[in-house]
Amino acid sequence: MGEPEQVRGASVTSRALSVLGAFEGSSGSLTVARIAARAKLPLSTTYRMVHELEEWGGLRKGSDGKYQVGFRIWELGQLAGRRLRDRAHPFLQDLFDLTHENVHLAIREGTQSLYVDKIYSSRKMPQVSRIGGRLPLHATAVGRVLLAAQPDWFVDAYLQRELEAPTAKTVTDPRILTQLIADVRRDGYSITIEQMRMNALSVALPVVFNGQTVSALGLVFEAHRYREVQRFMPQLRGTVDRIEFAMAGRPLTIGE
Amino acid sequence: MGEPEQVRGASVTSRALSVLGAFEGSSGSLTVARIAARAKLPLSTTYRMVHELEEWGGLRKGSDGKYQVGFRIWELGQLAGRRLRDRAHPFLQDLFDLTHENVHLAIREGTQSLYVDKIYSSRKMPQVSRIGGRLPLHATAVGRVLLAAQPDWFVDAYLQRELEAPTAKTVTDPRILTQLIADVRRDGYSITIEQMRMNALSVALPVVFNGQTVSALGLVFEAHRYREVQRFMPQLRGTVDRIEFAMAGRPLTIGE
DNA sequence: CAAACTGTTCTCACTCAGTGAGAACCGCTT
DNA sequence: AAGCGGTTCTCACTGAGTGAGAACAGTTTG
Repeated sequence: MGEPEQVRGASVTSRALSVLGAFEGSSGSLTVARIAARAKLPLSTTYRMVHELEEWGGLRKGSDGKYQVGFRIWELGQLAGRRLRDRAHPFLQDLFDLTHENVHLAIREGTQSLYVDKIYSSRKMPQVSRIGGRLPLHATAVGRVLLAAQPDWFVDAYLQRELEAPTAKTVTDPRILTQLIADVRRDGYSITIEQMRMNALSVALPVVFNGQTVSALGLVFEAHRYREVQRFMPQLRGTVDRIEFAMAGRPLTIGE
Repeated sequence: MGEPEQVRGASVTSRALSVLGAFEGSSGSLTVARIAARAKLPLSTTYRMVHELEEWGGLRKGSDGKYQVGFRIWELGQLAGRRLRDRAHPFLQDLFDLTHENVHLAIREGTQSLYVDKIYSSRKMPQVSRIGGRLPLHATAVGRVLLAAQPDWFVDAYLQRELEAPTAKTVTDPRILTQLIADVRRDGYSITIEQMRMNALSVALPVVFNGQTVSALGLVFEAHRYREVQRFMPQLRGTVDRIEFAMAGRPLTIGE
């Protein structure tokens, strides 16, 4: 009939999670009605859910009556992937001190790279990637490093799909990309020029732990400065070494 | 009988949230059995919940079979208080570049300060506060600034309780603290010495938006360098000004 | 200023999804 | 081979969740 949508088998928990999921994408604040629409739930159900989540601290009602994600979720989120983020962070900061270029650390989540940490100052605000943000795997240096770490069947399947082209220069031809991925595997690093944004260049290296590429460390700066890549490479290499060493060690910080 | 515990009126949603809440405090990974114990839920119920959360991406099963908070929660959390964190961050980094001392930004959550951002490198690892961590309001400079912004009834109620003393020097006498809070209100800043950790000094200023203290900006360094406070003060002041200005403006970054 | 919207809050009888005791199972240690 | 700590799954019972809809509130419109 065209309107069952949020069909059946929807467990209470999944409904509650749908409410939270409604905030993904369209950030900022939402009215109960809009949450209901995005979560594809009846208004009264949404209303109840929202209140329960609010009471718990998962949602927060703004002064305008709209709801936002609450700090309790944020706090909980800080526990995710803590080992990697905690161990890596100080060295990312060291690298920034050295280079004063945008530094980032990303992991793979499905078919995208997820930016888990990022260092930047007010001089060079990030343009496309943000902490907690996602970008496609084929159009950034960190993405290609993460893609290159996957088995062939994954890479092939990834490249088989319709690939987005954020700039006019973005490579989307599967055959060329296959070659580029092979290069990344051989060289142990990736350099992309104007693939995600014009006038931007990025370099990235894999961070390996227990024989697995767990994340990618990258640097982004203006494309015309491509000659400086060689200057940054040893610093990137050194940073990765330190992160990998720190990952292996026992905890140094307080609390677990 | 002595064993009702997780009595009644427990909604399904609240149970699911209890499962997530089980990860608060004892970070790292938990077995299903331990989650059940912490959440005070029957094992089979917990089992079901955990699976549903895992499927959604809220929990992640590690290679050791234990569960951890998943990145989906982390991503969601990035939406909480985004305005403040996004606008303030670049200026915190600028301040760090200038001073190379630990910089932090905290908000008040209940009777504690919650550290929402923090800049540090490998040279000076944070000792007590961590991003996503909480500390009492009376024992840090940021905490006192946040406390001073509250109405008298709140301050009085807060000071009436049993106050923890992390160091031998921590002031817990309500009368002295009342005076110190008055000083903070008069001066517009707070300086605490060895209140949270020996050999540590912290300075903090309030960040005001729409006439409300929304957070506190702080700097921490070694107690014996207390003379340098005056050197840092104008830099702190300038950073706060820039944050407040940025908070007022329209979004500069992508995606509202 | 009434009518038409858009959104919020709440009620209530029905019923289906959630429940949790318990059994089976799986690796370990001793 | 018995014990232990953990996981996974089943199933009959029932009360918690459901959602249509009514009442209400605020704001836009002709």
